[in-house]
Amino acid sequence: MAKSLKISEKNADFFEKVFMVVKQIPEGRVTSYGAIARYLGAGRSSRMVGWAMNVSHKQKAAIPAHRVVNRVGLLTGKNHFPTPFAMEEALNIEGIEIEDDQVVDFDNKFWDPSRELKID
DNA sequence: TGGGTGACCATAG
DNA sequence: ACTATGGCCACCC
Repeated sequence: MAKSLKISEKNADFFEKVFMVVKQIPEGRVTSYGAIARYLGAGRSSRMVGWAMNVSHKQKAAIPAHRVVNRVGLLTGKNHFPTPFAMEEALNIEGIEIEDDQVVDFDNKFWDPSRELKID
């Protein structure tokens, strides 16, 4: 279970970029940890993106972490939200249906930052 | 210092 | 199709 979750200065830069991308995710769309990692040039270190989400709750700016799922559209991070229902509900509000902890019509809702987001 | 863990992903058998 | 394994790299004990 997560406990202290402190951020080293070195990673702060990476986390910041992750948050930036996540904040750009349009409503009603979702993306995956790996997609973000690739977009940031982090290669296969998609776990770090997950870790970034883990610490995102302590950021001042609201991070729509509920729009980030794993590569098959599974809500793997739901257990890390305040309540296990928060993620699913937030997505539901945005018009994304969840069935058995999975995003319905994931392929259509998927938003690839490296393809649709241009670097500022 | 070193081993285990993790909101993951890709590849191999 | 499914399981196993390696890679990734920061964090914790």
